[in-house]
Amino acid sequence: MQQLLAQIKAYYPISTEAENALQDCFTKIILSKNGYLLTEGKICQHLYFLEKGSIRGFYNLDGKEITHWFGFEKDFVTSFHSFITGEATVENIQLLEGSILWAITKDTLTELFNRHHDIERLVRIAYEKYYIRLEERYVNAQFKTASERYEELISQSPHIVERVPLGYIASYLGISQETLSRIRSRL
Amino acid sequence: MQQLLAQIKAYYPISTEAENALQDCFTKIILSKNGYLLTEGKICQHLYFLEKGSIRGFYNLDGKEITHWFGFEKDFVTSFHSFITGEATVENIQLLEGSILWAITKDTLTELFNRHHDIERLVRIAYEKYYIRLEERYVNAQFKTASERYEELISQSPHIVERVPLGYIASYLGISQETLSRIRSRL
DNA sequence: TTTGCTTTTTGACATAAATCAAAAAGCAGA
DNA sequence: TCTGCTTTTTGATTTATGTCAAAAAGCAAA
Repeated sequence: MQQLLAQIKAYYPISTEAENALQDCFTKIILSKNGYLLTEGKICQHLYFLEKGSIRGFYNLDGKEITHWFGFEKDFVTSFHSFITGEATVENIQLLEGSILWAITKDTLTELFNRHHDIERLVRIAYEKYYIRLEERYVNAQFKTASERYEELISQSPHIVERVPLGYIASYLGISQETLSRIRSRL
Repeated sequence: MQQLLAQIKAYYPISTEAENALQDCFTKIILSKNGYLLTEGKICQHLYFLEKGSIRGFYNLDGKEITHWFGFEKDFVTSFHSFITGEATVENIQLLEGSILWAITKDTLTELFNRHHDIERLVRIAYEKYYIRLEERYVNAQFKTASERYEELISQSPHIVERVPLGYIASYLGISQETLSRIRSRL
């Protein structure tokens, strides 16, 4: 919980009342390796803060799993699309390691927005940061060869390369596992 | 200006005071075909609303132009990254047709946030929508073949295919112009 | 209609990456 | 240490797409 509050305040300074209100609204969750936080077809009602562990989001396309993001310590994670729109998600969220998370529901968050202007501002700023990360990722995806994309990943997100199995990274980069293995042996 | 206000209210209902405040803060801009709204290296201080015309954002990678978004009537456009972070942009924004735009500066917008809670909420919601669009685009980019990506573009954004020169669409899809031409002749 | 410029198409060839299949390496539990 | 399971690597082949070059088509102004 300390880590959660520290991370929140790093995004945007908030009042003590807002801080106290937030403390009461998060619930602790402990999950084990390979467990699912969310599966395809469900409506995602929660935003999660990942205190410890790692996690991935993936969806199925033509019978193949496409990993499209990873989460690590101090990240806020959710099925953004479903959480925002209230539609059923196409996404699965799976633990890569045993993990500790804190959860808040969308309804609770909406109530907080109404009571605390500074929490709404915090979230607006958090969205900006999320948006920029996704955009950077998108730009990276335009690198011509798979090899360039992988090298870019190593320099920009070494923690992913270090902590995530090769197969998931290949799916994240949009290439086959065999190709990634060959790229790696060449470097 | 009517179109701008109508579009804003379609995102999120705001008070009459907020609406009046907004009216005073936008400046009209008229630009001709192929002109630039923003070039690489500048700091982007404005958010624009596109009343009429079309526009693209692109950056240079290894001496090649990568088009990464298009804007049309009723879109808000800017170099998001630079606008949010205050860093110099890597992006160029170019008019595809003669266009009419409305501009607001970041400083003015920040002042509005402080004076009108509902404008901050409007922007938070606008960010959510932007994020979702970028995410959908990203998911589309993972489609296996260039041909699938193009067909997906036709069904999801037919206006792009109708109004934008082939070369820019190819760059947007991350394929060569020749490949897109061949794909099109096959369909 | 002719001219000149831009955009799109076509052709020949080179190459990156996918696929299918199997071997090797890594690793946890008995 | 051996066993069985998972992950990674290697090999052979096929396919999609890039690149370079040139022709064709489209289009606006004289």
